Amino acid sequence: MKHEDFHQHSHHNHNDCIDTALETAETLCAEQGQRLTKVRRRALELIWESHRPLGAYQLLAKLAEEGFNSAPPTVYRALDFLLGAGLIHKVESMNAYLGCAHADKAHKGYFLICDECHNVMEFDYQDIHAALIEKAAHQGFELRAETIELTGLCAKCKEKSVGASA
Amino acid sequence: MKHEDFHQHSHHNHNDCIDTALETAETLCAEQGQRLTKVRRRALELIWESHRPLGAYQLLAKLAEEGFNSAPPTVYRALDFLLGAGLIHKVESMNAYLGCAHADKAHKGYFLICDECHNVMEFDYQDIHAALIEKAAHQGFELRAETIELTGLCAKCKEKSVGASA
DNA sequence: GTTTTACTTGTTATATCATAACAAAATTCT
DNA sequence: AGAATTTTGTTATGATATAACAAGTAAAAC
Ligand SMILES: [Zn+2]
Ligand SMILES: [Zn+2]
Ligand SMILES: [Zn+2]
Ligand SMILES: [Zn+2]
Repeated sequence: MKHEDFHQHSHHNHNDCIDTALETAETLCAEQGQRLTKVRRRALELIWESHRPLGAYQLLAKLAEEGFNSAPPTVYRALDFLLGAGLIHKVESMNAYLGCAHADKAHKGYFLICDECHNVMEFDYQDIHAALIEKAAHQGFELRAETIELTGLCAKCKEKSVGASA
Repeated sequence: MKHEDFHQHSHHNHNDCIDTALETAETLCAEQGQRLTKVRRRALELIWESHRPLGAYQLLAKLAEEGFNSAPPTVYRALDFLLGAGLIHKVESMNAYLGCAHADKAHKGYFLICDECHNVMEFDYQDIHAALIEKAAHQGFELRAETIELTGLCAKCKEKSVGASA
């Protein structure tokens, strides 16, 4: 079972996801001589707890509740750190941030975003990645980063809408 | 010569691009019983004149200079109309708007964005579109919209940087 | 183990992007 | 002309993000 399919399933113990993600984060930061400070660690945890993309100010509010400083730079600094370390992704079309379950492998974040329930699934697609690099190179363009965000209707919501109209 | 290659070439007469785009816009709106009013038309023209993605407030400033109302809703309404008619695209990762040279054909906007010069090239890639639809469908996901924004170094800027280091 | 250095956080202010709500005007339809 | 629809004007506010500089903290050098 792939992680994305796993996440689609509603009854998994999401705490395991969080624990794994945090452990990976600790390891990666240690390896790279980066400091996963309290606020950065807690920000990452909160992003994972939400289980769907979290806006910067939503995150800031949660941090503030816990006694962290409540000014915007606090949260944007934490987000910048986590983005830089590859521990989270930004979903550009939502201005929101999402934990990455494959932070240990450098990769681009490709997303399926449901218009209805706003769940986001990250997917990995090497074929498309290769095709994009080639396509860009063909125009003399050196690819550095990709924003691939697909919106539509997820399997669950599609079922529901069929049920409703029947 | 494809349009995107054409646009990469610095000596083309961009006025022709603008004229063509505006004619297409007139035709499309007429066909669909949509009204390309003064402010909408001028907004489209200004977006094309900039020749790279234009922010909403940059556009608003230009419109205001010409005597149009200078409050944000003016520009966002024009942008909404133009987006809805498929005459422009929004580049999500830049929060900026770009004229579409293929407004007559329904399509998704795929972009190559240069980190250095901030020029944006729209490209068309049916192979990728098909692969994405299939990939999404495979997970039970019904695809409605795509945000495909690739950043990196364009051919020109790559040349320059090679020249500088030599 | 104290000084130096680099990094991290606090704080205030401001920039940038976008929409809500309702009134007035213009256009189209009957 | 009168009614309905669409577009625009206007004021206010919400949402997202960064600049700039001071204060604190941890790591490195000595
Ligand atoms: Zn990821
Ligand atoms: Zn859904
Ligand atoms: Zn286009
Ligand atoms: Zn360039």
